[in-house]
Amino acid sequence: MKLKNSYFYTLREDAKDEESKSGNLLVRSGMIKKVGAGLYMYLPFGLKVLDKIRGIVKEEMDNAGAQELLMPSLIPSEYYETCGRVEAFGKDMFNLKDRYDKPFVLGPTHEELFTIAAKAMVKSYKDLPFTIYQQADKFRDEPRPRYGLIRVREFIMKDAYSFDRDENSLEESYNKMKVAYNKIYDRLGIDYKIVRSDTGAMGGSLSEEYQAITDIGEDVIVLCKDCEYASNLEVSECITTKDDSLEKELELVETPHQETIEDVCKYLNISSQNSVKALLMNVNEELVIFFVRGDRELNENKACKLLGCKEINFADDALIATSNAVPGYTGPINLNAKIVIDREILNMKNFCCGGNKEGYHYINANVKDFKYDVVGDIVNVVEGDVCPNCGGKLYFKKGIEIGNLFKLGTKYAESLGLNYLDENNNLQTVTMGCYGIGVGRILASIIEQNNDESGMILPMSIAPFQVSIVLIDSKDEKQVEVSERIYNELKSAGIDVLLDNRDERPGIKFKDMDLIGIPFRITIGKKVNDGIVEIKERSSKEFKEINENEVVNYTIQYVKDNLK
RNA sequence: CGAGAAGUAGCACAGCUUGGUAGUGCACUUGGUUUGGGACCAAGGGGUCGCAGGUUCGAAUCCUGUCUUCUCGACCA
Repeated sequence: MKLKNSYFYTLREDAKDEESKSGNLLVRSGMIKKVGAGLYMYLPFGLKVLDKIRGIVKEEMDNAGAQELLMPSLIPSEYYETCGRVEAFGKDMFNLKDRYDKPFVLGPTHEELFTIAAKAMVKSYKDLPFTIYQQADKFRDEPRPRYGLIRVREFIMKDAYSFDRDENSLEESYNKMKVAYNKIYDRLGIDYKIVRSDTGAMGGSLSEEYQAITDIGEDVIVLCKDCEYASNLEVSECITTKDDSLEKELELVETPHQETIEDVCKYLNISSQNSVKALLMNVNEELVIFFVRGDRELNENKACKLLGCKEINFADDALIATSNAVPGYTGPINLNAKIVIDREILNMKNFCCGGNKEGYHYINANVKDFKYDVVGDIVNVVEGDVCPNCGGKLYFKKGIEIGNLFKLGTKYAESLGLNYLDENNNLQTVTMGCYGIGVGRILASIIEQNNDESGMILPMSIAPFQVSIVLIDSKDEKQVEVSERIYNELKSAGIDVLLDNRDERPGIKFKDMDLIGIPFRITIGKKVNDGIVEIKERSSKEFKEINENEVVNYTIQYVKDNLK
């Protein structure tokens, strides 16, 4: 493509309404433009990059034997009612009505329609397994869109669904997808981790996430210094060691006006690791009091699973009044409410906890001193905790979820009646898996991971162009002639090349080519009269001079070497 | 949804406290000088000051309401 008379602009200054690096660079490079919170237009250069990402995804999905199809985004609500997902999604789903007042939604995900598509063709075990997918828009009414393309309300997602006769067969389909995913993310040049995660509103058993490691990530990834352990904080198991000290005598001590755990520990001169704090919560309108080690956080996700509830909120005063709990001084001893303790407490000795009496705490409390209703792993791990896999030390990184793999099981197939006849003429339920990739998030993540003060540094596989040619003086006949010739030769060799033939000063052209991240640049200037042109990699500061007769072959080889 | 900030030319901003002809830089147009990392000089074009009410002789400026965007939180496959 030639730049003169094409749709292309860049901005010199940061956009004031984009805080993230990637959002800013995407806007400044003229690749995207904001339409509203979490809504963007993809302009020609942005779409070109997006198409390259989609192309890689499609290639690897097809290679893995999946078949592409396309679902509508506008879907009658009834499809989502069948599996109870109107409730599961709640306000996250865009609802609208047609002229006859019939309710519709903009699809936030497509399990139901894919199941119905499968139902149309599956009759016998001979029809299984297979995997189908699409790359299409998803809509979610996010409470707070942010970080450019990372959390948006309309986004392109590749979603694939596998259909198998049983768990064993699903295992194979799942692994095939995992192999394809690894290839995709490797080709895209992303720094990522595969982590264990929660199955959340999707339902199902096993789930793994692909997390792009970046500082603006919204998920906390738990990693081990000594092994390959990787897990989302939401589900990361908390391992603790037993304290073998002798149990001391329980003692009630005065702690006037010490209502936070930090204050109490400071006042009594003990470590917060040797204290137990109470969280007074509302679970289905019942007061439930959770006890965790003083310096730990309750993991709501784990707690919900343990209790089999959907959400946990703080209890209000009326609910607290149904017990003898004294906020600020709540402890498990002689407490008349439902008590859930973190299993770590079983390993603790001689700890401090609330006295259930204004201004008093117990010290030297032990598990034998109180009763509890439920025990389980209900806290977040912290850095330095023990790795559940190898016993090493855990540390954290932040990540952006750019893909996931779910073993769905039979949840949707059962609700929607997706069955097949086995060899013995018995009706069986199909077992499903689902596999997502956030295409826009990939773009944002790559930019978050690859940028410098001049702009984005894109990998050959997705840069809007593989090579740029900067024509220094568009009025110099020799320079024009050589740059046109090199451009045409590269183009006919299948290189995606951009010729900057605008009537601009060289500095502007260099800045723009750097900003949009084109990995390789050829500069045609005065020295072309001596048969010399200049080449430069975006990722390096060095310039090289090369004979104009060699530059085409050199460039073709360079592109080949850098294209995964 | 709670807390905070912001909305003035295509972009980034000043002006508002103390009401009185709407400004600066970049971008754009024309002419000239330049020409290897966002040039310089000169002359121009471009605005319902987010929107709606109110106060006032007079509102970008003061008051009320409302919409939008961003940040932190809540929330989140």
